[in-house]
Amino acid sequence: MYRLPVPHEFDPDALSSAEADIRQRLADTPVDIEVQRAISNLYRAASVVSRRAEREMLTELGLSWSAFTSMWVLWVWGEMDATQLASEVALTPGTVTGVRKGLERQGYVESRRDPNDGRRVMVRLTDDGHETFGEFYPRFHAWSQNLFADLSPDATTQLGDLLQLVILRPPADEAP
Amino acid sequence: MYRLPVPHEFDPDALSSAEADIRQRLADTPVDIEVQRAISNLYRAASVVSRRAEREMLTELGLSWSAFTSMWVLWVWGEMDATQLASEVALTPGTVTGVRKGLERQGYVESRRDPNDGRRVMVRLTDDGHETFGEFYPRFHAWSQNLFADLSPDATTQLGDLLQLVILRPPADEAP
DNA sequence: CAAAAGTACTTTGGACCCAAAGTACTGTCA
DNA sequence: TGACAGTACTTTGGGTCCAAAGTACTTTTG
Repeated sequence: MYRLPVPHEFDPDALSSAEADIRQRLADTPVDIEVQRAISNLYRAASVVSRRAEREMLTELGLSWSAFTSMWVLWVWGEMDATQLASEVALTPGTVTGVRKGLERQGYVESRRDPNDGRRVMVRLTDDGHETFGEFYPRFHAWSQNLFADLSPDATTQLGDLLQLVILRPPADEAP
Repeated sequence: MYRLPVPHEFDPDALSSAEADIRQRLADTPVDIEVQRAISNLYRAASVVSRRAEREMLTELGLSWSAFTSMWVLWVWGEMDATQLASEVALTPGTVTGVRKGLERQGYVESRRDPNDGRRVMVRLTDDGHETFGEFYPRFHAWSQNLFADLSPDATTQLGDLLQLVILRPPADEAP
C-alpha cells in the first residue's frame, strides 16, 4: 500500500535549489524575483498552516480549518453577525452559511435573527462550544508557538505587519 | 439583484478595529497575540492573492490559481516530473493529475513517461503554452508589483524570508 | 405610502482539492 | 530470479468553497 512519507509536505532541499535555479535562469529578465518569491511562499505557507492544523489537530475534533477559525473568532470576540464573521475568516457569506450550519449541528454555535433588523443573523458560541474551545485552546496555542518557533517575537510581529500591507492593498482598479 | 460591492473582499476598518479589540480583550490571557495575528493574516493574505488573481486575470484565461501557478513553474523551470511539480505548487500528487489533464485539454501542457523510469511522468509546456504564458506574463508581473506596492524591496524580501521559515518548520512530531 | 434601491443572508451548481485506496513500475535481497 | 518493499502516479469519494441567482427584510425616494 502506498503512503506518502507524511501526508503531503514540501521538500526543503527542493525549495532551496528552486530558488537558486530561478535566480539563475531569470537573472537578466525583467522579473521581480522577490515579489514572486513572496507570492509563492505566501501560498505555500498558508497551505502548510491550514493543512497541517487539520491533520494534526482538527480532524479529531471534527472541524475544518474554516470551522475552527470561525469558532476562534467567536470565542475571542463574542457574538457577531454573519457578514462580520465572513470578513473575519475570509470566506464568502454563502460559505459562512454552510460552516455555521455545520457548527450548529455539532452544537458548538447558535444563531438568531437580529430583533432590530430582520435581515441580520447573529451568531455566537453555545456554552458547550465555548467550553470545548476553551479546553482545546491550549493545544492550538502550543501548536502555533511551535510553528513559529524559528521566528523571533519581533520577526513574528513584522510578518503580521507585512501581511497586513498585502491584505489592505486595494485592487488595482481602485488604486490611485 | 444582489451583488457584493466588489466580489468578496475585506473591510479595512474591520481589520483595524478587530486588532484593537483582540488586544484589549485578551490583554491578560496567556495568548500569543502576535503569533495568532500572523496566522490569521497569513490565511487572509493568501486568500486575497489567489482569489483576486482569479477574478482579475485568470478567469478570462480559463485558468484556476493552481493551473496558473503550475504553468508559471513550468515556464520558469522547464520540464519536470509530476512529483516535483506537486511540491512546487503545494498540491497533492492526485490534484496535480487533475490540473495537468486540464492543462493538456487546453493544449498548454504535454506529458510523457520518463523512458528511464516508467513510473515517472514528465510534464512541460507545449509551444503554445509557452507562448501564451509569455504573452500573459507582463500583465501578471504588473499585477503582482501593484499588490506589493506598499512594501519596499527590502520588506518584500523579508516577507519571503519569514514565510520560508514557516514553510520549512518541521511538524511538531519531528521537531527536536 | 408605494415603488425602487439597497442590504443580509440562503440556495444552487460546479470547480477544486484532499485522503485513501488502487495500479504500475523499480529496486533490494535472499 | 522471485518475492517484497518502495516509489510514482491515478482513481475514487467526499468535503469545501465560490459566483451567481434567489429570498426576505429595510431604507430611500418621489
